[in-house]
Order: sequence, then structure tokens, then C-alpha cells
Amino acid sequence: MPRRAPDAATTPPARATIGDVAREAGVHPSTVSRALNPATRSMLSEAVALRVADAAQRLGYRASALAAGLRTRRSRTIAILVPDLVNPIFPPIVRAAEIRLAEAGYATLVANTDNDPAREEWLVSRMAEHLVDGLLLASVAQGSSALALAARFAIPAVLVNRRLPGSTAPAVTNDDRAGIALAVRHLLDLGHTRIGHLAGPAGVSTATDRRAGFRSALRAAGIDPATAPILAAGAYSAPAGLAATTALLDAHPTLTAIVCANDMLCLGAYDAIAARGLAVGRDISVTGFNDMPFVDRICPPLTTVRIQHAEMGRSAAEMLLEEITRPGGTRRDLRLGPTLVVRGSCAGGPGRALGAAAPRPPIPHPRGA
Amino acid sequence: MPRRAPDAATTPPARATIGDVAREAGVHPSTVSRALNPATRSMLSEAVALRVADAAQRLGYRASALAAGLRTRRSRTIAILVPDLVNPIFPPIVRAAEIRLAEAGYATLVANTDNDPAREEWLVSRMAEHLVDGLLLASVAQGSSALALAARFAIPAVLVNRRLPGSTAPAVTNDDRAGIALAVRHLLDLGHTRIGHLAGPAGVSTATDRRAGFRSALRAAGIDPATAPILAAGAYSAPAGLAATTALLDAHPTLTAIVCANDMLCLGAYDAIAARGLAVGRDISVTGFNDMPFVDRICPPLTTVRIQHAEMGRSAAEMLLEEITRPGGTRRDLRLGPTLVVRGSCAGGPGRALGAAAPRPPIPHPRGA
DNA sequence: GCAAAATCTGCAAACGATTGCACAGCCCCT
DNA sequence: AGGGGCTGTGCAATCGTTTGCAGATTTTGC
Repeated sequence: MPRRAPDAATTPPARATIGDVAREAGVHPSTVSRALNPATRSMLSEAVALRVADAAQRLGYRASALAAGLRTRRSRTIAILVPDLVNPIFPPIVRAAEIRLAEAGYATLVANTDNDPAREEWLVSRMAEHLVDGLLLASVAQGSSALALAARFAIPAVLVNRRLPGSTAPAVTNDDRAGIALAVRHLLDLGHTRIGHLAGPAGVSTATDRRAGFRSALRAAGIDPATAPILAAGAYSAPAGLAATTALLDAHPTLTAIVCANDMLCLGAYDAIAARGLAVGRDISVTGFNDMPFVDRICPPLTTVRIQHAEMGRSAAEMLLEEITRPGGTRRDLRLGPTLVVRGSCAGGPGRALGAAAPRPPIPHPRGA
Repeated sequence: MPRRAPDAATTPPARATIGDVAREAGVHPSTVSRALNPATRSMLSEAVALRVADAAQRLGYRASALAAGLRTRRSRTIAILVPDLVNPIFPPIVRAAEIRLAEAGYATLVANTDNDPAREEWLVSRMAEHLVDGLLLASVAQGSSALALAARFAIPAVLVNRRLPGSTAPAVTNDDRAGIALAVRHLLDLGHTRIGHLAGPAGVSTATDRRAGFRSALRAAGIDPATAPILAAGAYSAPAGLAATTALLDAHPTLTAIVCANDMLCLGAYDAIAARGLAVGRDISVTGFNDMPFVDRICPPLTTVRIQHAEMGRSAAEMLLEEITRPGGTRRDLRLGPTLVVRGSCAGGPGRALGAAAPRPPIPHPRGA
């Protein structure tokens, strides 16, 4: 006896299976499977394929991804691991990747690692259990075992935004050194000479690359990098930026400009500068990195290095799809070019503080409760 | 012959199955299953349980979530549908929900609907295929079939942030009417009388509730709501806010304050006001809703209604877990209380423009490139 | 000391799809 | 007219778990 009379007048209590559709269409379950899979539909006669599609439609049939995945060992699902979704640079990247992946028929799973290696590891294992077909990792830092785990479970993985120096995994990142060079050159052109660097947390490629870029940009301008103070923040966050900037300015009160490794740090830098009664831009120039959403609206608007968020997500997805179809095929390490977007957080340096070319000094606004 | 010699010296090429563990431990696969499931471990003798755990450990065994899900009809996965991850109010909600769900052993799947009903529908179907155990919907609008679909697939669902007036689904939202009343009262207290409302897009509960709240707050203050202009933006976005504010000010040039249904709209309102050569705060006061990240740093800092992002995500997760264990148990409709956070975007109204109590008028900053 | 109860573990049937293989027609060619 | 290709469909094994049931062993009660 069938699990359910096909002509039951009541609303279907359970989901239709492939068997129900087969019965409804008067064919074998395997035929249903073939009719519904675009790749195999051509094996069937037009009439049967149509009849099956019709029956499936009528029953509201949806294939169980679990059962299919169990057999095929693929889940048509990609996981994206980000360090922190609340940081606004990630959503645009995720978004772009998601769109490209959806085109290819993949569903997307987003998860936060909290910059916690243990949690990252747990998540990768969890994803492995779910047989994800690929991993987009925006979260790796030095010592992260995510890549090793992925390799062990034979899950294709692509790095986004952050590289992992020793690894051979495909990656799409920014040209961080070139980006920082843009910021440094801008400040030098404005006449600044005492420039400090607020670096990112240890172990993260964006931090080390930008730090190296800072030094080599100075060197290229004929300045000894050893004279330029560098201080690393404990995290890419506003509070960490506040603490580090305070320390930096305490140690080097004559600084006239600070190159931050990231926009989040700038927010903290703004606070630290305001706390000393100084004005960002007029007294101390600040540059950021990422051009994350909303930094064009803060006060003063942040001069920062714009990265190609969308392009990054899209091409990482592209690379992952390639890696899935042809594992180990083209191991690429794509570096996207950044650009400088000049806004109001930098003014002329001491050499030409009153020069006509200097942008109008911004007037900070007292922040309320 | 076993698929793989247990003592093979090479790195394991394929993943260990429950059968491999059984062989390694010298027991039956069903015993392994029981030993590894905390709920059934007590059926086994201590010694066997230990032996199995040990073998599993040695083989690096990870259960296939697919196979287990196929059998149990549960995937230990929850999907969260948001209209737009790029809108910064959602990540904190998602984050809080994710944390609570992880505690309960659920993995979380986040997806964007783009405010597109078709895409939302597609996503729910996709989630059904993956047998998600529950749905957190932050995306529903009038006419959305997501809830109906979820019901059809018998997937427990909870609404977040947005309600759906006709529906009986559990929901956790803000008390939008009370929130707007806070903003209106603040403006009235400052002496404003010609207040307009920049409403949200049609069909979204937050828009209609806030609009209703606006009118009733005026009425409560003895002002005829019919005299207060209301214009709905096409979407909760800055460009939509810009367009709508421009139209609103064109039609009602004497307005001294605008209550926006959402912070995103405020960003557009700021642009529209600046485009007429006016200053936000000094010339026209603006209030927002959500207190999304970074609005405390824009220029001038936004006076807005703060909602309980984290609490919203957490209690929605809680409610969903309850709904999963006891379907239809407690259909609750939780409204979280908002508070007003006063910053710099509102000044005294015409009645007391020069009054001592009026906040220092902010000076807008010219935005760069 | 023996039956009954309690405790542990194994057996085998699901769960719902996919896919290599076999086979039944049919057409065409010689 | 009869055999050799095609084409289209059915058969049955398989993916890796979970779980009701039953058998085997030990413990308990009298």
C-alpha cells in the first residue's frame, strides 16, 4: 500500500519523494531522477520527460538534497568563513561571491570565526560533515589550521582578502603594499615627514603586508624607515585602534600623520586624537584602508585606500568554482589593484601648513551621548 | 576485504565511516552510533563506549551529517534570511542568533533575499531541500509567501525585526510605534511643530508601524496628524532617502524636522539637505531609527532610536529552538522596547531657536570625492 | 540453583536519491 | 528475413547513518 493515496483530498502531510512522483507519472523512480536532472534529461524521450516534470510539479516535489548528496558525495553548498560579519568590509565581499555561486547553482553558508582559531577549526569540521563542496576563507591567519583541515577532508578552498604566506592555496587579495604606498605618497606630497603607522594585529597577512609596504614606500621616497614609528594594534577594531593610537602619540608627540592599516583602526584613532583635544586633519592627518561603507560619512570623511570588494568576492567565487571542477588546476594568486580616495582627513603637513593647495581643514563635531 | 587496511601507512585518502570505526573497535556499527551519540551512550557499558570513542579519535572519524540527516530527517541546521546583509543592522542580529543557536548545536546558514520575493521563495525551497530544522526570517514583507512555504514544508519559522500582521507565526520585533513616539516627543520638546515623516517602503511592517506611530504621537500631543506631511521612500536605502527627502522638502519647504523610518534613509536625507545648502541640525533636524553601527560617527552624529539588536537575535533564536522542540507550543509575539539616543542631528525648533537649552548647532563638513 | 528481570550488543531495515548495467523494442541495412 | 546497432526505460546496488527489535549475557530474587 502506498504511503499516501495520490488522490488524497487533504493537504499533503509529508513531502513527496521520488517514488511518489514515479507512481504519479507511471514510470520508474530512476526515470524520474533522470528526467529532473538537466544533465540526463536528454536520455529520455520528450514525452516521458514532460510527463514526469508535470507529475513533479503537481505533487510539489522537491528533491532531498541530503539523499542526493549522500549518493553523489556533493552538497551543492559552499561555505564562507569570515572573521567578523559586523565589520562592514565583509558583507559586500560575501554578497558578490554569493551571487556568482548562486549562478552556478550553489547555496552559500556564511559563518563567523570571531578570529578564534579554535572556532574556525570547529566550523571547518562542521562544514566537512555537511559535505560542503568548497570553502571560501576570509579568516585565515598565521597558524590557522583551516587549510590543513580542508586539505585533509579534500575540500577545495580559496583564500579571500587575507593570504597565508607559506601556503599554495589559491587566493584573491588586495595588493596591500601598493595600497599603503598610495597613502604614504599622498601624505608625503602634502608635506608630511613625521608619519607613523598604526599596524594591524600580528599573524594576519594584511597587517604584515601593509606594514612592509609602509616601510618600503618611505624608503622609496628617500626616508629612513627606521625613523618612522610603527605600532601594532591588538585587533582590527575601533577600541584597539584607540588604545594603540594613544600609545603611539604618547611615545611620538610630534607625529603629524598616521597611516592606519584598516578603517576600523581609524575610528579608534579619531577618538584618540579627539581625546587629546586635537582635530583630525588639521592637527593630525589620518589615512585608512578598505574604504568600507560609511567612512565617507564620518567626521571628517576618511581619506582611505579603496579596495575592490565586489570584484574580490566575485573572482574568489570564480576561482573556487574552477578549483572544484579541476582540482589543483590553476593555482592562482590574484592581487587586486587598490586606489586612493581622497576625502577630508588629511591636511597639509608642517612644511606647507598654510599652502593654498592644502584641503580645507575639517572642523570636528562634538559627538553626543 | 575492507575498503582500506586499518594499518595503512599512507595518509587516509577517504574519510572514515562508521563501519571503519566499528572494525577498529571490534564492535558493530550500531554500537558505534550509540557510543558517539550523547543521548544513547548510557545504553552501553563504560568500557565499550570508551573503546569506541578511542577508535573514532584515532581514525579522525566525523559522522556524515548527510547520512544522519537522511535517517533522522533533521539536519541540525538553521537558516537565517535577511533582506540585505550590507545593511549594518542585520549582522549584529545574525551574530547574536548564531551564538545562541551554536550553543544548542545548530549550524547557521545566512542568505540574502535582496528584498526580492521570488528570491526569498527560491531560498526557502532550497532550505527545505537541505532539510533545515528551522527558519529565522528577517525579510518578510506583505505578500511574502515564505511563511506559507515554510508551513507547507513543516519547517518551524520565527520572524525577526519585521512582523507580518495577518500571520500567527512567532515573532520578535521592536515596539516600532513606541520608538517613533520617542523621536517625535523629542522634537516637540525642542520646539518643532512642522515635522515631516520619511516613511519606509510599502508592505514592510516596520514602515507601517512607524508611520502609524508617527501619527498617533502627534495626535497625543494635540497636533492634527493630517497637517504633518508623510512621504514613503521606495526602499530602506540612502539613495531612496535622498530622492524622497528632496521631494518632501520641495512640497513642504517650511519643514523644520524630519522623522525618518530608518537610519539608512537618514543618510539620504543628510545628502538632500546638504544639496539645498542647508545644515542638518541647525536648519533641519533629523531623527533616525535603529542606531545602526557608525551613525554615531557621521556628521553630525545622528539622534536615533536605539533598538536591542543583540537581544532581538538572541531571543528569536530562543523562540525558534522552543518552536522546534514543541511546535506550536507558545506562539509569542515579543516586542522589544526601544530607547532614544540623543546626538547632534536635532536642534531647537523655530519657537526657541536661540534658546540656551538648544544643543550646539553642528557644522557640516564638506564631503570629499 | 533456577527462572525472571535487567543489561548490553548485534541484526537488518529503513531514509531518498543516483547510476552502471541489462534488456526490450525499433529501425535499418544487406 | 534476420542480425546488429540505437534508444529509451527498468532493475538493483549503493551512499553512511539511525533505531526497533531480538538475542545473548549477566544480575537479581526467591
